[in-house]
Formats: sequence, structure tokens, C-alpha cells
Amino acid sequence: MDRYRPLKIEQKWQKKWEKEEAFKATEVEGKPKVMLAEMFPYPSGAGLHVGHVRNFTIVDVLTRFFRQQGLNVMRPFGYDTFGLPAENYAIKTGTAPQDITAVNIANFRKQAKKLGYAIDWSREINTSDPEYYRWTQWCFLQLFKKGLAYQKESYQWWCPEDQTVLANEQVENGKCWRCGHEVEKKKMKQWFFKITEYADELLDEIDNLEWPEKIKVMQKNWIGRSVGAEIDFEVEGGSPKIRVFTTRADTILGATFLVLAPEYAGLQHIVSDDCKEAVEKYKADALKKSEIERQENKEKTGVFTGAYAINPATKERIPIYVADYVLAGYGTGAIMAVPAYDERDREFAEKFDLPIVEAELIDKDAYGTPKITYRMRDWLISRQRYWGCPIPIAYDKDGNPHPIPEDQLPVMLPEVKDYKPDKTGRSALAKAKDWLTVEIPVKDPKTGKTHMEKMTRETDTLDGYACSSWYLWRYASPHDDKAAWDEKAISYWEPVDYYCGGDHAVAHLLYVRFWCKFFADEGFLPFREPIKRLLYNGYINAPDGKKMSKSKGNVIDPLDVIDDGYGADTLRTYEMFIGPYDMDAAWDTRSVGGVYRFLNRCYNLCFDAKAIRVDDDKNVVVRNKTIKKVTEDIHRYNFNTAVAALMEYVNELYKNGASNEDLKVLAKLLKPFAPHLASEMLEKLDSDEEWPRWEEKYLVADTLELVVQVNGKLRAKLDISVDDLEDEEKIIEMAKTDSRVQKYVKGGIKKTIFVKKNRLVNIVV
RNA sequence: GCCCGAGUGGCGGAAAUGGUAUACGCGUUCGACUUAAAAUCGAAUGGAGAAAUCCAUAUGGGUUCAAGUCCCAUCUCGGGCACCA
Repeated sequence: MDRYRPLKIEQKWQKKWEKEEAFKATEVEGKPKVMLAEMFPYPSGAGLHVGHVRNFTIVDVLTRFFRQQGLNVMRPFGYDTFGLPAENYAIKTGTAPQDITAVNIANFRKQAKKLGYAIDWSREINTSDPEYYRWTQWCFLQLFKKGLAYQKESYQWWCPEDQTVLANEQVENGKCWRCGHEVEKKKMKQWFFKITEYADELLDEIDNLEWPEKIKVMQKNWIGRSVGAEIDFEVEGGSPKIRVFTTRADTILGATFLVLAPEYAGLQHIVSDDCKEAVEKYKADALKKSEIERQENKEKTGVFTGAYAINPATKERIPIYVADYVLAGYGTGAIMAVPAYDERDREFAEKFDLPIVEAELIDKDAYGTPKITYRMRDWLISRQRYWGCPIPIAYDKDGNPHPIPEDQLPVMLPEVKDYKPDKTGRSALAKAKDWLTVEIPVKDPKTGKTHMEKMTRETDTLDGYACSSWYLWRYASPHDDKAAWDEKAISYWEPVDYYCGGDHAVAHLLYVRFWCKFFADEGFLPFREPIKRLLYNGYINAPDGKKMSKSKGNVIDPLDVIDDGYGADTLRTYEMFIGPYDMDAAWDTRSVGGVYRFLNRCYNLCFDAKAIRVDDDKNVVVRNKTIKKVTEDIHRYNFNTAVAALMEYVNELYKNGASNEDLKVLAKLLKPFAPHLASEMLEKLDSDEEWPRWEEKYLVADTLELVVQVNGKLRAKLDISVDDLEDEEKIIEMAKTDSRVQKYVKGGIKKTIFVKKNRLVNIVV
């Protein structure tokens, strides 16, 4: 008998699948489809890590499971290639990011093939391919046309290390999500997408999604809808009114002062002359403070403006302060302080010795107009970096932005020698002098005639999240040169049925939803939510329970596991067996060996002819139970217990022998997890791969085990026939008279309880 | 501080709906095969006890014939948000 040689088997099947294009997906009218995808990876130089393998294997198990059930399945693949690591490497070495990316993609592709994934390789996409980003630019122009891509001058997060602005979602605890450097606030003119336009729908539709509750809550909190009111306060001395936002308009009788954010527009008109110096100094200090300092020091600070407002409810004169605990970007940047009802206002009042009035509550609509405010801000999308999708905009001599005409797309990334941003705060694109000027057709509003005008190109590139906001739709027609996506193809395949990832809970997963709603409104998409079901998988940590990292030297390389002789099937099956897919798990090298032993046993069962037996009642029951358990477990994403059920089945077959049908079923159920070995087995058994069905009538054996409890404690187990289960009196009599039960019930029986479905009797004494 | 999760053997973890706690795997121990080792196969394995039995699902209460599961407190760990008016 030949022994199990994973690498040999795996090579054989991978070649076959490649040659046959075995997983190519085509639309078949009227045939039910399933589309699955993982969050496409950033192809780093380090290659696949065990986290990728977990993520991709979950998708692959479902892909193969649905294929075996005869559904029309699409499972594409792609690479999210724009981003800082490639650019930083380019700056350091002078190598073009295009070249580095090509090498990394080739490596990722080779590794993914080595894992035997059922990918339709004709649907491979890459966001930095001009054929792809041409359509990213097209998407931008649609948003621009509708005013949802716009420029605004305001204070923005700036990373001094990476020399670029960042979106709110990319600032973590006051630090840059990429390099970890502390971020600063800088007043700049930047591009935004108006995601707030869709805040209500993004919030309201969360409840209808089959997504993990955790992610839904995070998105809800991120959007942060507050229902309240805006109230105008007159300022003494004829200064413009101050409008505040509050969710507690009913507490207005207790409003004893106003507070403005340091960045409040029009602050200079309010401040009295004798306070000007102090206010200016406070404002300058506040802007200088880093976000970390602001977060760490929650001690209230502030300064009096010298001005007073009139409380419209009490008609009292109340002082106006400036303090950095009021945020410029939220509400109106001004609040009415009610120290009796708000903890922060009370702290401030106590520190500055301001009155705290326990006033009665009034009708909330008496003085304000209803207003809804969101915590979410518009999405800042311009980056002062080279390695991103160029923004298809040019400026005329007055600095007005004009869209690059669609027929001139793509705006190609120019070739440059030095990828470093220059000191002016502009990206390296500014160094491509020839590229910088462009002629754009402009329509004269008076004559209606079109003439060509020389303009200067935008040198910012798009946030990488823009590129990943529509890639799922590109999968429907990945080589389409007429449109970003084909209307017919997309209405067949999408929305995506299963999307799997372990990151981007708010950013990416909110942005795709936003773009989907926009393009649905424009008539380009026939659905308003892009992802039906989301599987959010956990991390795999090092054996010591800590995060894997190069510096700690605790990284497990999945390719090493394969090449050590365990093979891809063991690696895949192990990562499914490691624990519930949505929980973090620690790598255990010895357990990998356990899974290998299991697959080895499967191999031996199938290729050792001595094992063959004929079907009888007993193994048919076990077989049907296993089919049911594995099928239901995969439907519930309980991949770990599905593998455990297969192990139990194999143990049973080892003990009692396996029939031909037993082996076929084993191979079919195993295929989603260990496709190479299962294919080898099915070939030997001369069998198709069709997913087996179980029959309820085979799930019941003739004799059953009856559990007898006394006061809820297990005291005896009796063998009874199936027919006896119908006769409650007989069952209870059998239970009572059993010798093991007898000694506990001498004092008399109060009552008995019979639970038929659990085959259980409880005797209460 | 607020909002989510989660605490079960030596370890990773099982147990939809309250109904046989500890499936499956690792580890450990013993046995078979072998000159020997590895591999493989078989058996045992929550704790205490000679046994009958008793005690065990973070802790303390409660509901119930019956609680890992439901309710109320408390503790610990992980994640998210964090002056959002």
C-alpha cells in the first residue's frame, strides 16, 4: 500500500485544476448563484501569513460546499495594491512601486495556488492597474458631478512622518494608522466625499444586514446620530447670534453660560477688546496641542471672552467662554452649558466658579428648532502621496477645479525618479513637469462654445479606500473596457452573498455601503446594500498567545507548514479546526500534527482494500448522522465542529470497518476542507463529488438509551426499544424498578417527569 | 467612564431551543509492533476516594423537577468608543 504523500497529491490536482480552469464562473440564466469573496489582500513582500490562510480558507470551504451542492458559484480574487509600504520601499530603494507590486502579486498568486483555492483566476484584479483605476477615476467623476466630491478648507489630521492628511477613520488614538506617528491638525484645502449625505440610510439599514452584531454596533456608534435642537442666543452689543446644538433643549432654564470651540468661526467678532489677547493665546495653545495631549488631559481649561449672551428662556445675561472641550467639527461648535444636568459643564462651572442652577424642565420644542446631528464627518480622500490613484481634476488659472473628461481616462500615474513628497506639501506627482499641464475643453457659459484651455493637474492621489469601495462590482466583469461594471453581469452575480474578513469594521465596510447607495441612486446598481452576509473572522496569534510580529520572532509561515511535508490540506483543515472562526486563536504546532494524522487515517481507510465491508443498519445510521451534522455545521459556519464530526466518523470507520458508500461520503464531506486528498479518494472510488443528503428515517436506531435521573442527577441508563418511547407509563415503571434507581427512591416518589425528545426521566423524591 | 463579547480539564475547545457537562484534538500514561527509535495501532485520562459516593462550567445569590445555558449582584480578561453637548 502506498502511503499518504500530500505534496505529490496536491501538485497533481493543482495542475489539473489550472489546466481545466476548473473554477471559472459564467452566468447561467435562471440557475441559482452564490458569490463569495474575502477582503482582498494588500500583497506585502512577506507573502501570505496564517491570517490570510484562515480568511481565504473560510471562503474556500463555503465555495466548494456550494459548488458540490450544484449551485453556480463565483469566487474571484484581487489585490489592494496602492498604499504606503510599497511607496516607502520605493523611496528607500528607488525601485518603482509598480515593479515591487508586480513581484509581490506574482508571489501571492503562486502561494494562493499552492493552497488549492477554488478561485476563478480569470477574474483577478489589481487596483493599481491603469485598466482598473481608470474606473476608480470614473467613479470619482460621478460623485464630483453630483457635488458629493468637493473641496473644503478646514483643520485636518496631518501625519508629519508620512507627509499626508488622513481620514478620521485612519487616526487611531491620536496616531497615524500606518506609521504610528502622532498626528497634528493642519488647516488645508482638501477633497472630501459627502458620506454624511447618506448618514440616515447607512444607519437605518444596518438592522436589515446579516452581519455580526459587533460590527453593526460599531457602525451605528460611528455614525452617531443625535436627535436634538438648535437654539439661537442673542449676543450683547450687536454681535452675530450664537447658534448652539443640544439634545437637552428641555434643560434650557438651567443654561448659565455658553461655550465656544477655540476654532469657532467668527470668534473674533464676539471677544471684547480687553480679553482679545487671552483668547488669542488660548486658541493658539489649543491648536498646538496634539490629539494625544487633548485626550490625556481631560482637566477642563478655558477662557472668558468678555462677552455675554441672553438666555432666551430666562432672559438672563450669561457669560460666553471659549474651551477646548467643545469640538469645532461637531454640531455648531458652540454649546449652551447646563451644569446641573451635564457632567462636563458642571466640571467647567466648578472650576470657573459659574452658577449651577437646578432649574425645572420645560417643553423641549419651546425655544429651538429640531435638528439631527451626526458624529460621522465627511470622508477626507486626498492624499499627498505618489502611490495612489490620481484624482482626475485639473485647475484653471483662477484655481477652480475642472473634471478631466471621461474619454481622457485613465489619468496615468506619471513616471518619476524620486517618490518623496516635496517640502511644499505636494506629492511627488508635482515633480512630473510634462504631466502637470493638460488641455481641457471648457464651455463658455455665454456663447455656449467649447474651447481648449491649459490647466494644471491635481497632484493629490485618492485614499486607498476609494479603490476598494467598488472592487466587488468589478469582479462581475473584470476586463470590461466599456464600463466599470456590466449591468447584466452585476445583476446576476451581486450583491455579494458571503464576504469574509477580519478588519475594516467601520472604514471600508461603511464606504462600500455608501458608494453602493450613491450608484444605486444614479441608476448604475440594482441594489442598495453590497454585502448580504459578512463573516468577521478572528486573528491567529503566535503559540505564546501574543500577536505575531517579525520583531518578536514568533511568526509562523504557512508556506513552511506546507513544505515541511504536512501539505496544504493539513494547513487548511487545521486552521478550520483551530476554534470558532470568529474568535481569536493561538497557533499550536503540535495540534497541526493531530490534523495530519486524521488526514492520514482518511487516506489509509480509502487506499487499504482490507477495510471494505457491506452496509448494515449500524453504519448507515452513523453515516446519515455525520452527513447531517457536517452539512448543518457548515451552514452555521461551525467549521471546527464539522471537522470534529469527520474525525469522529473516521474513528468509527476504523473501529467497525468502512463500506464503499462510507468512503465516498467521507471523501465528499472532506472535500471543502482538504480538497486535494478528497479528490484523490474520489478518483480511486470512481465517484462524483455531489454533496450527499441524509434521510431522517436512517437517523433512528432500533434501540435507544433512556436516561434516568433522581432529583436531576444521573442514576441509570436503560436500553429501550423505539416503540417503548411512545408508552410513558411503561417507561416510568421501567425507570422506577431499575435496581440502580431503587436505592434512591425508598423514601417515596413525589412526582416523575418524562421528556420524550431527550429520552429522559427525572424522578423527584 | 460608556457600549459590546468572553470566563468550562494540564492545553485548544464541545454542548441551537434549560434535560446524560467535558465531544473532537493536543499532551500525558500503559500496552502491541520493532534489535531499537520514529511512524502506526489499541487502551486509559476532570478532581478526591479502596469503594459506595462526593465535588467541579470565574464568584455569591435566585428561579426550576432539572441551570454551563435563564434572572440579580460581583470579579477578571479581550475588543470598540472615548469631552460628540
